Amino acid sequence: MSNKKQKMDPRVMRTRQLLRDALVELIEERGFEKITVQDITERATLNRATFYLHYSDKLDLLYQSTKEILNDLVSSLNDTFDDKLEFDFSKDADEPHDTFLHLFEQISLNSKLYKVFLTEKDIPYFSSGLKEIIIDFISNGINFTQPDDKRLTVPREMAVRYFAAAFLEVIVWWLENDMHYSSKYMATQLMRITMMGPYVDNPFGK
Amino acid sequence: MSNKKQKMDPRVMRTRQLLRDALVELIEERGFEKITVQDITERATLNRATFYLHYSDKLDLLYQSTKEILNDLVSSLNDTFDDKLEFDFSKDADEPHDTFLHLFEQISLNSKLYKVFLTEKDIPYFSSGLKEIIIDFISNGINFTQPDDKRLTVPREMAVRYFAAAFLEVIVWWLENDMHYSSKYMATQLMRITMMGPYVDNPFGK
DNA sequence: TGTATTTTCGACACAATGTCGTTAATATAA
DNA sequence: TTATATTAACGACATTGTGTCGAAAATACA
Repeated sequence: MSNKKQKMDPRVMRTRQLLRDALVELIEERGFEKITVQDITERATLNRATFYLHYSDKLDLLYQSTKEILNDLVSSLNDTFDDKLEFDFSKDADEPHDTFLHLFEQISLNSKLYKVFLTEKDIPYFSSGLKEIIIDFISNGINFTQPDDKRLTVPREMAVRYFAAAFLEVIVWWLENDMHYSSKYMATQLMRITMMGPYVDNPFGK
Repeated sequence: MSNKKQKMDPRVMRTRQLLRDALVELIEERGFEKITVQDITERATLNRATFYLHYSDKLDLLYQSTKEILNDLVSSLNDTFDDKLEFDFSKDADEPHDTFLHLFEQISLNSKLYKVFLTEKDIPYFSSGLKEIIIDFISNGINFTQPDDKRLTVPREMAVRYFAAAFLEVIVWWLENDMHYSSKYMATQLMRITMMGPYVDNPFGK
């Protein structure tokens, strides 16, 4: 979590947490478009004027919450990258890389918020923000594994976007299924399909 | 296009077209959240009351427009599928399948609307609707190529979602780059990365 | 306990919504 | 072309939500 919160007035922490929780609840119930600031403060059992002491409008609340959650994810991923700088993809495809595993595990720590923000249709910022993070993630991997553009099958940027979106979608699918599968299982499957493609008998002998 | 429009009062067609064009313009300029019904009718040079004769609110306008555009895409894709029922993926990876090609060509016919609706951060319905279409597209391909679950590297539904999101992202990337590449080039690259993976020298011998 | 900060409360002007009834413009069929 | 039906324009209205105030109450913290 963000360590800035420790020097904060507990009333402020409580208020912001109540507002964020109310936002997530209401989005789940009605969708972001159909929520008013009045609804949010009512659900949070706070006065409407209090809302404006912290956020300028409901988009701002969504945006600030998004930023905090995603910053936490990035710090956590960076820690893992530092530990595991060797990107050894030449091992067994059935043993997930630690960074893959870590990604799923971090998300499961905040699964309620991730699920609502990623699966509701009209949530700005969050999906795109998470996609940016995954784009960096993929870039690191591809740049390390193959720095030579000529040995890529398609333009580098296209490959990065392709896999980033695919990864994000697998995460969304996992959340929609209420994380029926373990993080390790998901990370393994993601490795498999990325490295081996969809078919056990690859029609292309390559 | 939707053939229903032919029996329509031309005033109604004109009004709805003006409203849709104004919506697309304003989303491009300010984003969907920051637009009011007043803004839309003003840009469309229509009275605000006229808006409510056709749509209940701006979300409804967006939703109806989305439905019409995507229905056109689906009909057009279905025609192509009927022509090319054989899904022969065992040919050369550098010759794009006609269905791939057709997908890009159809989108380029409405590229302005597709670009705005797909790349602006806060447009509900459209991306998810197009993704559903591509999910069907991918499902057909994978089901035909490999009906046996045991010969897939990962669960079928996961594979479908994985590739659908990847395809959609490549389309978005193409539009963001103002279609600098041809439809045929894009279809070819998409075939290549999907069938061969990112690396010319695949680290996994399969 | 005393002081600072935060929250509450009631009130306000303002903007946008959704709905009227009436009038004007346009489409379509006889 | 003319008659009739449909649609759009216009002005007005009550309603809802917004964003901001100052003063008072509640809470934090030193």
